[in-house]
Amino acid sequence: MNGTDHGRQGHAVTMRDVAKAAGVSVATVSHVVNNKSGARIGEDARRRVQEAVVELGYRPNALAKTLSQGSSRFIGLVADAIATTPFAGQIIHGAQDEAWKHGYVLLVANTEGNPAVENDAVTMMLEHQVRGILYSTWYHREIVVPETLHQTDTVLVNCFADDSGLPAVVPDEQQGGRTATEELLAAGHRRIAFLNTTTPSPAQTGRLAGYRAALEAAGIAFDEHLVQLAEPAQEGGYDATAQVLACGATGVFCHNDRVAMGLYDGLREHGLRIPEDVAVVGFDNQDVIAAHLRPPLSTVALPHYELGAAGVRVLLGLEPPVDVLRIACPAIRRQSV
Amino acid sequence: MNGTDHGRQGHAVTMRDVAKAAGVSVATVSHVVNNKSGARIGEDARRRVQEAVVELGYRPNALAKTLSQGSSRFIGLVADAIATTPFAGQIIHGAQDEAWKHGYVLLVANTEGNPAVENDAVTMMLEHQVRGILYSTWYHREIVVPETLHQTDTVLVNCFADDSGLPAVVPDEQQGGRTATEELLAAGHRRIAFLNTTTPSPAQTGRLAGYRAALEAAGIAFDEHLVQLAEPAQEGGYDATAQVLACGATGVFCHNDRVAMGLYDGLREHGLRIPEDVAVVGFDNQDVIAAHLRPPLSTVALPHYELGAAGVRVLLGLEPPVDVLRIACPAIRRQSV
DNA sequence: ATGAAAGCGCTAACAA
DNA sequence: TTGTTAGCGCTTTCAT
Repeated sequence: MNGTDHGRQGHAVTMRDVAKAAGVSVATVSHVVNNKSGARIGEDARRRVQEAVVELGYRPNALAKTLSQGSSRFIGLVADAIATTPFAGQIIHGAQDEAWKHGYVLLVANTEGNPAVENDAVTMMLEHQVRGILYSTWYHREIVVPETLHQTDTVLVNCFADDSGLPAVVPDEQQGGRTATEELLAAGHRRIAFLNTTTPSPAQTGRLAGYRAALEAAGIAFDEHLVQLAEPAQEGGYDATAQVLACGATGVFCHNDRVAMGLYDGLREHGLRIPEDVAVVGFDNQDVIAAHLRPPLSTVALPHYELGAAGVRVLLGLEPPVDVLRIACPAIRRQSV
Repeated sequence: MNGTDHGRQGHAVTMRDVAKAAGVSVATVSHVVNNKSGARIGEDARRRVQEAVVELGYRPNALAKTLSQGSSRFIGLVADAIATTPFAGQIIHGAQDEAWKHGYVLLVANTEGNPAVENDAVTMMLEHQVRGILYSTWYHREIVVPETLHQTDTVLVNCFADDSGLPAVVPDEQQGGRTATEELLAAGHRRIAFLNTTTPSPAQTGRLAGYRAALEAAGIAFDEHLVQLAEPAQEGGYDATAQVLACGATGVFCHNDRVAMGLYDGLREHGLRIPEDVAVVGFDNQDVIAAHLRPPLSTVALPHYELGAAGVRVLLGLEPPVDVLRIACPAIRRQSV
């Protein structure tokens, strides 16, 4: 209804209105509103403007501003799976915090991996004059870059495309694998199994390399019988229980938390206790699981938040330029080791 | 560089460029680009324009367009927890699909529940002239509406504020509770426990009401010993195992999937099989858990996607106006019943 | 059927 | 210190 129509639909208050009310020109209003340094404004003109601003409930029109400035304050973020895991959400969160910090706002589009939607999303962003685009995936992988992405500055987040010439920000899988293994090593384990994923991926090779590196650094010979493969979900971990046990490991590094969850079930069926009989470490730090298993799972976190934040930093040129920026995966200690 | 500087940084192609190239006026270009009905354009002028468009790689400037039209094509979505659960992601997904369908794009802001951030987010959206705002929470609850939200059209998604006058779209908890119970009833169970949450909430009361309604409809007397309380997480379900067993139930409806997961553990420790000895149904349909427990969990889904979609529909006035729109929670059958 | 021109709300020289 | 003015890219009457 009516009354204080604070800016609502009914014709917005513009700078002109403020100028009129304050008895100054729009240029003056612009200057005080934006706190332009190098603009000498009389104390009292400034005051009058400020008063008029609150009085009228003036709110700058960001669109008009970017139009006249030429450069926009948008950063586009296209994600392939906002809806299915919390991972993309963390990337968004990190990207947004960092973007805001620099006066940018995020335009996000969820494509669920559909190339047509992806194209629409990029087009939409381009039409909105985004400063650049963050193209992200929910799990670390190599991608082929959609052609349209080359029409603006883009940085790949949690994915990469080797000779695309596009900068990428990804988790440091190798360091992560090494960290996970070291958790077990530190607890005194010498015979450590690695339940790796069956899926070829940077995670598969990187974590394995990290596992080997940790072993080597600890002076333990690599034993190929200790690395086994499992589908990267609960079922995989559960099904692998017998083999894991068969190789005589006292600690097992699981490719991810879900596999660890499955393994928990398997171990329990064998009457084994965690960590007394077998120590387990996961990967991902997927909260719903890791923090609430019995016992709570020690794991290594995927730095999604940081990935998003670093992504905008490289987009904005705030990060020393490199082809691929690797972000560390920190250990999260709970009670399974 | 051969002429294909497709848009990139270097001065974007504008309508003027297209007009010049096609030998027509910008007005004409505008008309053909927007396919304006009621604009008589000569067959061949139209063709020349279209050619020039692709030739130059013209891309409309959405910001300039909204500025001149007055109305923007943005819908703001503020969420309190994109980063922690996949729930918010599904709301975003639904909202975005529906928004796009109507030519709108989503401006999303993640506040992680921080009121200051929330305020900034709304301000930012207002400055971007959003058509309206969807204010969403990751779990269904009553909220107090941030003052700023009244400055534009807003609809509450997955939350409500009784006398705020704002329309709300929420899951139909009661129907959901009834559905869950009916799954057990249909499998022949007569003595059904309800492991409700300890947290006062629409879910707590709504699902309980649904449980009672289902029982009543089946001609089964309500027995208060059958409803027990548990913290809404794995630990809660696990800890409640003994009491649940003590009341002689053959089927149990858990307040959510996480509780069900904990109960699985407890039941297993008692040497009980699911569903042979005890049938279990959850709520939420949280994929990481429900689909991968052993046996996979039958549950009731929270309609997050639909919540988001319906939210934009009511915002756009495409839905018959009601104070609160309740969205159904469908049963998801797996193997725990 | 097509074009000229006046805005949309704001910024940025440049004057005054 | 402050005001004038010319755009930014596009839409939209209103002429022609």
